[in-house]
Amino acid sequence: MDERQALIAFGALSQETRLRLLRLLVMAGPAGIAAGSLAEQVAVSPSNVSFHLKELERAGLVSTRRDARSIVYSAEYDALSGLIRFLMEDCCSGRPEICAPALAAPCCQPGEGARQ
Amino acid sequence: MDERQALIAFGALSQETRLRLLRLLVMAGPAGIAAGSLAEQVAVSPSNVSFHLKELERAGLVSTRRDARSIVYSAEYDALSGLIRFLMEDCCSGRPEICAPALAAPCCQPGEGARQ
DNA sequence: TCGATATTTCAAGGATTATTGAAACATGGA
DNA sequence: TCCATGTTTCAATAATCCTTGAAATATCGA
Repeated sequence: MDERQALIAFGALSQETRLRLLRLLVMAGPAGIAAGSLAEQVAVSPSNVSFHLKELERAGLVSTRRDARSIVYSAEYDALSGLIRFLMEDCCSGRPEICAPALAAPCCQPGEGARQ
Repeated sequence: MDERQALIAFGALSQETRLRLLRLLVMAGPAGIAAGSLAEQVAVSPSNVSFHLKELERAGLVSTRRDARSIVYSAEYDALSGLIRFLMEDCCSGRPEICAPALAAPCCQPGEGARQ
């Protein structure tokens, strides 16, 4: 994840509808979710969801595939981890002792469940 | 870090000048850097730097103190770690096996140095 | 108090981003 | 082929964000 891509990704995450879309896709896993279903779940018009999904795609955070009439979106886990690493490097750069403790909190444990 | 604050923080990080400012402040540590010095280092006008610093402050990512005529900014490490955790929870929610490996890469090691 | 320094605030303008609804495109089934 | 379905694209408007320079505020030293 280079800086240019990180800037775009941060912008993508700074909008409520997009954050909700990404959460749904992360939880859905590789199976993904069709655009129409996403529009229903976030209660936003199809064209507006399409706009936001394109922004997430530009940020590299989601990818698409066609399945019959539907277009199925799925989260790009590598991009998300890349973004986390980008943030960690900025946070820890030169001062690992300060942010490391906060990261020691339990995370990435199976069964932890999602934030609502 | 709640969702509302995370949205603001992502927005704050999605702008190049602000990301540069934050990096400088992270590297500077608790000593912080005065506004004027920051303006010089990022080569932006004082009033523009002030605008961006206020945005970082609104996001909770920096704090200020007055030192004589200067106003000294410093990074809020807790907010930064909180944002990282927010992202990790979204990323790993329900699917820890997917993003955990990426986070196992070496980070937070003393002497790792900053990204340029 | 006065002037110099350090920074912020404000208003105006330009640039980008978000929302909306209509139209276009692609797919699959009758 | 024709129609229904699922999705995107487009144009227009609204909203938000960024930049700029001038004016205001606060501090310090003479």
